[in-house]
Amino acid sequence: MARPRLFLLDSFNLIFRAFHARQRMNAPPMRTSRGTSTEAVYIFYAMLRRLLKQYKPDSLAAAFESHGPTFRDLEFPAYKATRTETPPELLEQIPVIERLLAALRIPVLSAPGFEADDVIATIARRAADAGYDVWIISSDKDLLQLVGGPIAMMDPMKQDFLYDPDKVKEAKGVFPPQIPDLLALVGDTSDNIPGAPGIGEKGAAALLEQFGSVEAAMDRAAEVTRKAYRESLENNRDQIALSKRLATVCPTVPLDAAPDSLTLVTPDAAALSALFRELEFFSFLKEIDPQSEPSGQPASAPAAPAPPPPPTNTRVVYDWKSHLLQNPSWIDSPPPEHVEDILLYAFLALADPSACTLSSLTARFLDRPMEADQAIPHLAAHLRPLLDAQLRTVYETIDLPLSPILARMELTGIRIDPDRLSAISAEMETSIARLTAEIFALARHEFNINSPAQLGQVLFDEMGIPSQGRTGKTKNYSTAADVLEALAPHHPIAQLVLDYRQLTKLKGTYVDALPALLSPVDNRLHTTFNPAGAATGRLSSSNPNLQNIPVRTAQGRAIRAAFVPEPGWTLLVADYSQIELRLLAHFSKDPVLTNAFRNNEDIHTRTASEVFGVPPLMVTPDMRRNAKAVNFGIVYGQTAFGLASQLGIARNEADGYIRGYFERYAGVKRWIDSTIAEVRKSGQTVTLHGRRRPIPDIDARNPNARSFAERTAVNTPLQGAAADLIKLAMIAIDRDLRAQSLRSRMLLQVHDELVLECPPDELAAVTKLVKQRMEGVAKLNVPLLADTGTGDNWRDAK
DNA sequence: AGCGCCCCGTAC
DNA sequence: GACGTACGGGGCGCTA
Repeated sequence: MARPRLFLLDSFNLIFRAFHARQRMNAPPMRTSRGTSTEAVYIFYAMLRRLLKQYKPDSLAAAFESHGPTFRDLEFPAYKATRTETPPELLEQIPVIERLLAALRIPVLSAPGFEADDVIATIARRAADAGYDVWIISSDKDLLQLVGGPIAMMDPMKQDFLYDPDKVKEAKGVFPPQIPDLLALVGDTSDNIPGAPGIGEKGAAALLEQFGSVEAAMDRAAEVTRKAYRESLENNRDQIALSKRLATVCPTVPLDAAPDSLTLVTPDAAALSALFRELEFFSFLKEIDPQSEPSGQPASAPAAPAPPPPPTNTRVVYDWKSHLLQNPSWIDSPPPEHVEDILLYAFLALADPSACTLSSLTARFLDRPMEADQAIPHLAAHLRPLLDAQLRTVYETIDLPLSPILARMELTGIRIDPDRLSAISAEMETSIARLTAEIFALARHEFNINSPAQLGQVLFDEMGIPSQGRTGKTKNYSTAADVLEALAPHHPIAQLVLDYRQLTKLKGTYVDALPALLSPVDNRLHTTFNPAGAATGRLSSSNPNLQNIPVRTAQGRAIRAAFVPEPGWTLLVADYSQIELRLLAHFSKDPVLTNAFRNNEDIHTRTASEVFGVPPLMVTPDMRRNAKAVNFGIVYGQTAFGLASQLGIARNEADGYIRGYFERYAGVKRWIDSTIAEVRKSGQTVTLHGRRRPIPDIDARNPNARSFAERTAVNTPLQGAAADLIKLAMIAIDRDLRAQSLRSRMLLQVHDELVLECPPDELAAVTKLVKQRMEGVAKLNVPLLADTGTGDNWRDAK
């Protein structure tokens, strides 16, 4: 018969690590409606529950520190003196965790004067002798000294890494019995164990390899060739001996717990549901007691029928990426369950970011309001059938595998140079003050330049400048940039306002805003990528939005220059060249466009040559500029009116360009028409990878709404395919980086661009890898091209 | 004071 | 009304 298996939890260690992992993430505090902190209890139970389900131990006990001083404090008063105070909101949850364990009928072990480590050592030895396999559940390296024979240690903070003696040697450089010797030399800042100054992990492991123990190393210090080590060993004998005593666990704690008394038994169901109710853990409550109604629900409310259960071994969540961020130990290898992310389900099924919030989904699919924990499985049951095989494939191969990648990118963050930004801020401040004074002088009084209403009144009523009419619902004069640009040659105040606007925009949105968002933990900027943020399948970025960092003007680019790599590393930028126009060539099969890309021509020059009827070499910069606007306009479904106002030309001239374009690129015209016709038939677009977007207004009576729908119908397949291609490239790149254990890391995605930071020894290989993965992500009728650049900041890397 | 809409401007 | 997809800042009016 197999040996029974005993799990010993290093309870406070686990709670403390998980609690701080959440804090590092700036995860919002979990509280009940009455304001009691509950996250430590939640984290602890969630971990315990997972361990029980996943590993099904026969026995389990939770070890805790005792209150009051331990024998180590008596020997060394400074022991653990460097520990920061345990946060009170964590401390106050410990008694609740003890109540939880009582309700679970799990024995709690502790002994006055001893630490949890000693208790664990004692029980582990005793149980091993009694015929148990023992797994110590902890992330405290001290306990590795116990590993060997039937005793193993598993670290849930490191993806349930399981240590046997060989793994300990691999990880620490020594075998388990030498762990106290290792700590005696290296010291342990978290426990304030001094160790031997000047000797680090590598050195200590090498010394122990040579001498076997610290005692032997000290006695034979004369044989040590490295001077710093030799002197440290000779001069710190007492300190090293003390360190070893502190780091050695005591396996003989007086405890009357027999291993056979630790067998798992059924929980006290009544006590457990009462506790979950009190803590408002409704999903756990429902799990242990499916009949229960969350308190606070009116008793008369009809019980919602239980949703059909998802496939077994499935985790149902709203936003798997948050989940990963809240459990950083899962990011590299998440729990081996299938994940149903109803945010991604909803996004794939509905293709409407505003419809994908929990409250919107609840209102849409459920007949009454519910707590999130309760609503999620019901929503999964509604959304699951909305995914056909194609959408299911997008989910399995694109959106879900992207989640941990986005989580890692968010967690990593990007470094910025705050000094550079504050210098820019000061310069801008001066310029804004000067512009303000000049504007007030021309206006002959002060006013709020930021207010379009006040500005319009000054320019058009008081100064008598001819206006372009009023805009929108507020009936204000338009003071938009294009209006002011038209006025600027004749009215100096217009240019001043444009300059003022640019500077205040850059200063307010970026220069002053970004440093305020730096994480106090690592001094880096951590954005949030929303996988369901754009209807086409693009990502969006917020808090801060790092997808709209300026690039157009020199002053804007100065802001980009403040985005820098890890010191000594290099930023790598890779961006797809003309990906949407290449996709247009692919879809339309237009021969001119296709040939242009196959021959790697400059596409705007080629378009100018076609539209203006001159050889490419005769294309002037102005012609190219106009052709570029036409190319962009095609992707967006631009009208002659739009193109005219964009280029500041007459409408009929713009109309001529567009006609000319469609004459030369007749295949594009046919594709646009047939795409709109398809959408009119089916009411939706389907992108290259099977992502769908309903376009209900394609049949709208209102011509504006209908035209808008038609432009959306044309743009979505292009933008959507590009979005999926770069997501697939990210998945491939991430897989490579991890498979090759590279330290380079992806930091940002800006729709057709990836930003990575690379250590110098990896830069060349990673540049090549990224380019290959981006270009090779799909086989189209035209080649995909990714340009790469490197530099010491984001501006210079482009 | 907080919320939401509007205008405007930044990115791809 | 007029070019697709986003996010965000400031103004300003509404509600409290």
